[in-house]
Amino acid sequence: MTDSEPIDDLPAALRDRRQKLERLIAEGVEPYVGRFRRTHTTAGALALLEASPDGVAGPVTVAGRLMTRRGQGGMAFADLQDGEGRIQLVARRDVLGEGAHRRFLQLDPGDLIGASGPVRRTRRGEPSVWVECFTLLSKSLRPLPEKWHGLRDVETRYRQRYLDLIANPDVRSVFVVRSRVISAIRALLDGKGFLEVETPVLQEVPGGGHARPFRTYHQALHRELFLRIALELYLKRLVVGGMERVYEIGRVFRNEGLSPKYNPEFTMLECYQAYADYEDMMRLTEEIVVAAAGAAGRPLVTSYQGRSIDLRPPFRRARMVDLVREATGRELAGVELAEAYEELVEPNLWDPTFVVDYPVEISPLARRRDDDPRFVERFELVAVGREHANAFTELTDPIDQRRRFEAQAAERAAGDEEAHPFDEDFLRALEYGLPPTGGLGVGIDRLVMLVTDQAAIRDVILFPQLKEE
RNA sequence: GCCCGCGUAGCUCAACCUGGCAGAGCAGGGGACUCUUAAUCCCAAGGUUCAGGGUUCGAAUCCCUGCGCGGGCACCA
Repeated sequence: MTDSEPIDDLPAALRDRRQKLERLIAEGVEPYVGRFRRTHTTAGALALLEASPDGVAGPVTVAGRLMTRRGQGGMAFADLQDGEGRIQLVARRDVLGEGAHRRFLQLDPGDLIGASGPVRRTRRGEPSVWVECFTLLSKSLRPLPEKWHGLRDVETRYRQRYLDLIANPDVRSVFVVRSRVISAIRALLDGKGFLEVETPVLQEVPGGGHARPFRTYHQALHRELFLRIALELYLKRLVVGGMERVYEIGRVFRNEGLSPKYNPEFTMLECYQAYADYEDMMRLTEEIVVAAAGAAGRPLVTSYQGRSIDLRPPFRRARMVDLVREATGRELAGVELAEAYEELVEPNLWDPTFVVDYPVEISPLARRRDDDPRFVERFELVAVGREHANAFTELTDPIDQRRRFEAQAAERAAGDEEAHPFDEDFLRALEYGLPPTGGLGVGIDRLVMLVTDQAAIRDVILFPQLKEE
């Protein structure tokens, strides 16, 4: 949109508004004002009226986006939407005068305006600001999506999320809840003495998980770097350094395909607690889920996608071997066990379940069980057929850790691009001594999906990736 | 990466199967209306039918290629 763009080439709906803008400027109206003070939000104005004994309140000054307009001769109605809701505006010719009333009728849906007047119900009972004066704050040059059907086109919804937020109020509430869930988790962890930290996004060795990383390049260092796939190894370095309870909520990046359940960048919570083990992490996980549901205003016995679900702790615990035996009748171990579990069991676990006792082969950073070294002290929290959390008693033995890295390196050499990379610096940290530690990772996006009843991850991410590459 | 589906006015959708002047509602323009709230009524306007190529007297429609989006598969411990 520049001056050089010929207005005549624009679609009619846009051209008309552009001409309207030029007319306003010619009349001496500033169409983009620098500041405006409101006395009340729409919700505040409604509350004020609610509290008033005689049915009249104010006057108030509200501001927001004009959504619809209903002309009625000498009287006009409009709906004003702000960050907290909507309120009706009533504009009367005999109050505003001929000129102002005419200017009010010339406003377009989408325009941002401020309006002042008393708050009172109409005869039909609609709480309204009875406009005594109003100001155009920002002229809108594009028509809003259809007022009845809203914005449906999914591509536009995600690419122009601001339109989605204007036209589809439910979308806003999902992201409000997302923010509250994250705040609640921070409050929970802060209250337990955890320290929030930030660790590198650009890493030389993208460890802590099993995924293909994104590659990038640092010009000055002449060095290839990777975007992190997990937070784990840096947070454990901090525990070595004496930060006994740390957590980070941050974006991680995995170079994988897209689906309703996968976005290549997503938000992970990881926390590490010295002198705790994976049993402690289970209890912490339960607290986090309860806090998230509370922040979302959802009861613990609720539903997801039309199917009931019970989020009340304690969550069921089940050994992976037992689950696979139930599903297949077979007694499996190692990678075979994990593959059978993922294919046949995980998609069918609905109510929250701690799946425990993972094979050591697929858990290079977790401590072995004392009673059976083929398995590690690890769990994943599965609900609605998806993994929501992953935790273990951390491996603290640097000799064992080195062997595990070597085993992963062998797999990598054999062509497994996602095998865990060898991290010599992390080993050095372990050699100084990591206290017994429990660690937990939680997929924030999936947790938000669960407590907001959203089916697709891109509905809890404001600007989701739309196409691979 | 593979398979299937979709792409028409600013928005929501018809017309496509079975080729024959591209239509409606909302939004926008003009008019009427002082209690509407999907306001209503009258008038006029609005299109590179995703792009390119092909078949045909004639393509939104049939065919091919590309692009975009969705769904599924693969991948994702």
